[in-house]
Amino acid sequence: MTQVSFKAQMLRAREDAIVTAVNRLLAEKGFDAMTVDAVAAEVGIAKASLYKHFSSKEALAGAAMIGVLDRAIAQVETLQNDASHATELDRIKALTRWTMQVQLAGEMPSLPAQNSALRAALMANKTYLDRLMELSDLLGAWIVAGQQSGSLDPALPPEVVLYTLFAKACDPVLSLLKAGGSYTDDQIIEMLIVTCFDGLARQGADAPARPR
Amino acid sequence: MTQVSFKAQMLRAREDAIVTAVNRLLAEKGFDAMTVDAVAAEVGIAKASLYKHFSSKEALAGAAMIGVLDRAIAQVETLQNDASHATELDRIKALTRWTMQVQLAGEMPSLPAQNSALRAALMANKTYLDRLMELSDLLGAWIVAGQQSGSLDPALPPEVVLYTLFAKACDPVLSLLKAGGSYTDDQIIEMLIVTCFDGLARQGADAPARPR
DNA sequence: GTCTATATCAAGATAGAC
DNA sequence: GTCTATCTTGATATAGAC
Repeated sequence: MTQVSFKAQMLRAREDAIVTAVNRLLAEKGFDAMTVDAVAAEVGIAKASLYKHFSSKEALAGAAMIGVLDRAIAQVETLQNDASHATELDRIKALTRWTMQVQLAGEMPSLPAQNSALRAALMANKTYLDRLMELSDLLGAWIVAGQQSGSLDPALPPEVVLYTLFAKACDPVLSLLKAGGSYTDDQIIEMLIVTCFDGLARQGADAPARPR
Repeated sequence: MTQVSFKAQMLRAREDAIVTAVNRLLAEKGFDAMTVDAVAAEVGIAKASLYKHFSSKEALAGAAMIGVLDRAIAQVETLQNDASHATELDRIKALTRWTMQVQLAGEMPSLPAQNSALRAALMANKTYLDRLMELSDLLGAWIVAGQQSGSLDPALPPEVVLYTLFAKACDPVLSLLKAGGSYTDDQIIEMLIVTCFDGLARQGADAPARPR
């Protein structure tokens, strides 16, 4: 019994190591530029061994995406129980900060929006879809509550807010500013929080008739 | 003389046809998924003939990018002379709308942020860099003026505003909403204008101490 | 389940005739 | 400058021994 459990633990540890390597390489190079050879090299095993664990390159990417979705869901649940965030807007901002921190840490896998083989594989991955739905539901509830309590713009369809938040996870502005080197990570994050939630216009400069 | 001029015109027309095909394929599939074979097929010539006009796949992408930058610069100049836009914010919004219309029309080439071979080729392309700089300067002047006249948030570094506007040209939220099918193109554009310039938060919901 | 070695193939680029 | 045919390479995936 312990023997079986030990072997299962080893298997799990190995697959975790693979997913971690995939995650890092996806963040650094993106899906297309990531090669299975590089994954194998980083894990320190032969490429053929990789294919005993995951059936394709797309499956590797799917496992990495599930991992980051799990982390995000855990973060949502942590923030849910954190009394220091008074409004839904505070919680959503905190989650967005976390997302950008992950990105700056080089741990946010980036997938091309247009690769159809990858897209097809993800849409066939039940676990991935399940996690994506779970996170969307959690966030959707925050968004609706925030709109009702008046901290989020109620004129926007929740869908639009949700997509905008997801898009922040791969915002190219972040890496551009990081590459520029003029600002610290925290400064970059706070500026992008402002542009995301308050916009580029000066508050009050437009929509002057809007009720307060 | 006329014979030479005629041949030059033919050459120009052919290269325009190539760039148009490249632009469309880059918008539809992205750089990595676009094959040189597909470009040749769409233009209706042999692949080897393509290489008589452009030395590499990266050069093709560079030509397409120059084309879209030229269109953007022309649009800026049109808006510059348009009296119906009172403030810089109005002009910047109009340009952003135009950018999103190009995207929805399937004419915005999309390049991966992380392909290093492509990036190296673009950074070595003098014409591309020249146009990019020209557009950045034009927009930068609008941004600074907008901040001084109070229509744009003066607390943001102009660089951050500029990058944010460039990023709108490949905003994945646009294609997500388009794919959803629930909104017209105009509705999508107007919602994204709101999120970009006014943010997701309800106006006045945060930064309560901000002077008006 | 891990390895070495290899099959297979897609795609960028070129040779050489016209 | 256009074509057909071919070269070359890099990368996914697999065969088969241990």
